[in-house]
Amino acid sequence: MLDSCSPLPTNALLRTAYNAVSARIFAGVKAGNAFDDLRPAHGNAMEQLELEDGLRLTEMAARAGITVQSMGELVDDLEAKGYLERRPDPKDRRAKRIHLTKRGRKNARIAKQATADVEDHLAELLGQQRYQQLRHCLQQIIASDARDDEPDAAG
Amino acid sequence: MLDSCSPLPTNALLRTAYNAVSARIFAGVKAGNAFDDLRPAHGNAMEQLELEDGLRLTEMAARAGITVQSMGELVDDLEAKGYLERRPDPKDRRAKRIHLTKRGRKNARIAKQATADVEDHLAELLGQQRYQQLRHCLQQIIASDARDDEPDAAG
DNA sequence: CCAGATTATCAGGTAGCCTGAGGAAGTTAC
DNA sequence: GTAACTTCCTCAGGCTACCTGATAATCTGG
Repeated sequence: MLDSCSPLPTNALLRTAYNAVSARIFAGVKAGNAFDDLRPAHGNAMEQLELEDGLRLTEMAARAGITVQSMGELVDDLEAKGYLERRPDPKDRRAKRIHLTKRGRKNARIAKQATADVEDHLAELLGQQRYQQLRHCLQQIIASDARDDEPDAAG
Repeated sequence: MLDSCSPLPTNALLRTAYNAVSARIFAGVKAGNAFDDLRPAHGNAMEQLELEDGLRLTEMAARAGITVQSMGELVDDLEAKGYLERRPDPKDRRAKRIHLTKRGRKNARIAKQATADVEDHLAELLGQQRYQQLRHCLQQIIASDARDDEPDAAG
């Protein structure tokens, strides 16, 4: 009913495609896990800890590009649900190190797998070559924008 | 700082690219207009009315894929700011027709132009062929997902 | 010890969505 | 013509995922 009236701007295509892909990943997590007390926003925190356990809140917030307070909320939530725990940093008594629990590690592994599965799905759907080209185009768009924002973001 | 540690999932690329493109469109609108009392979410309502003036709230919500109540809030906001107005439908006294004001029409025109400019920018950045392929891939992803959701969505 | 930065937390706010309830007006069946 | 259902809109309240501001505890440097 919607898409037959006018060509959608690329903008809208990106948004819709993102929603579709995200939903698919999220469904994969739930299917492999039945943990339906987690929401997409939690994924960011979980992923980071899987890559590097024992991070500080500040560090996690910086990596995710959100405020310390926002990340604090996510971590509160995840802690209450048993996915991770705060432990005092022995070397800095201001800080707390955030660690995955066993339950959290299991979930993180499943999430990673679900993401990988969806990547495979996309590669099959589009074919390897188009899939890689899609990724390349997206990266180009992102890079072009970053260049506009901060012309001397030396990396 | 983030993107140098591991290949981002396509998921994340889509999200970031969407944000980049949206921000660019939005910046274009503001540059041509200096109406900074509008936020991205309002764009959806405005675009629709530019294509077809005098729509009903219900219709607009359906097209945007959000609830009537949510669209109602956007319309409230836009009406308060003078971009559009509700007029009673003479043929159906339950309904109200939503019309762009002069100010609203001006804004909608600028928004449309900004969107078109960004499409041009993308086409230049990627080249016509890749640009078209990108759009095609995104549409394929979206279509694939829709098929999963509602296998017999007869149109 | 004091100044200033850093780490985390508490309190409160906003945008953009949502569900639920309900009134007014149109439509259909009898 | 009236009861029953549907459609269109609005009001009230709630949720997620963010935000800013303020504050307490701790570390670092002079």
